[in-house]
Amino acid sequence: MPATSSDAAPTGPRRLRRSELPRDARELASYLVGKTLVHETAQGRTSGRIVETEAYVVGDAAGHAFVGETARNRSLFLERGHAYVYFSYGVHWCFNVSAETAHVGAGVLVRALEPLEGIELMRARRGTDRLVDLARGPGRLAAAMGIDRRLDGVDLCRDGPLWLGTSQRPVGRIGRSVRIGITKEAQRLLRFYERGSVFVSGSAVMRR
DNA sequence: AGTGCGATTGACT
DNA sequence: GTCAATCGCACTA
Repeated sequence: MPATSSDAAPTGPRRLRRSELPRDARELASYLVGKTLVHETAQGRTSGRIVETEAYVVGDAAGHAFVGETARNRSLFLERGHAYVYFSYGVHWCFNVSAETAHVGAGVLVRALEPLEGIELMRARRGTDRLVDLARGPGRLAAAMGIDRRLDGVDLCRDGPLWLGTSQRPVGRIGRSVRIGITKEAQRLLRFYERGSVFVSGSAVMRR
């Protein structure tokens, strides 16, 4: 068991209310850096500090919502604060937070976490020991947190196993860059990350 | 019904 | 640095 279980830490994160979340995808992406992501399962509880996000804004050709609402992307059209989980490259799951109001498609991809709780469980799920690699990158993050299709569409702001929590310590300076791995709208500065964090994905220059 | 490719990762030269 | 893995989706016809 990790030393940071909830009974040892009287002041754990508090679940964020929907009213606290900025509606705008870009503002939400920046806001989420430093916040906590928590998943409670029968296997145990895992949590991490969000250190990297990307905004996929309204009308964004790089966003999954661009083609209009479909069976796959319907969660992006839910009111802000819902999970959109999609299957990437036939291999990995990726976790997003829906943004904007209902029926408007936009969201924030959560790309990397600094592991906080349940680190041994994360290691078991990921099959690696390296702390910095447990949730560095969206596919790894979902694997470490045990996030898959079952969580697509869940409300992160109501009682449930997956939720967003308050920041556990002050947020460092937030850097901004182009988004990773896209070809459309590639010049837009819609990636946000905690500067200097070793838990941010990409090359070293992307962490500065 | 068939096709092309993607908001990735890990293994390999 | 390059590249295969592996699937579902959106699009064409």
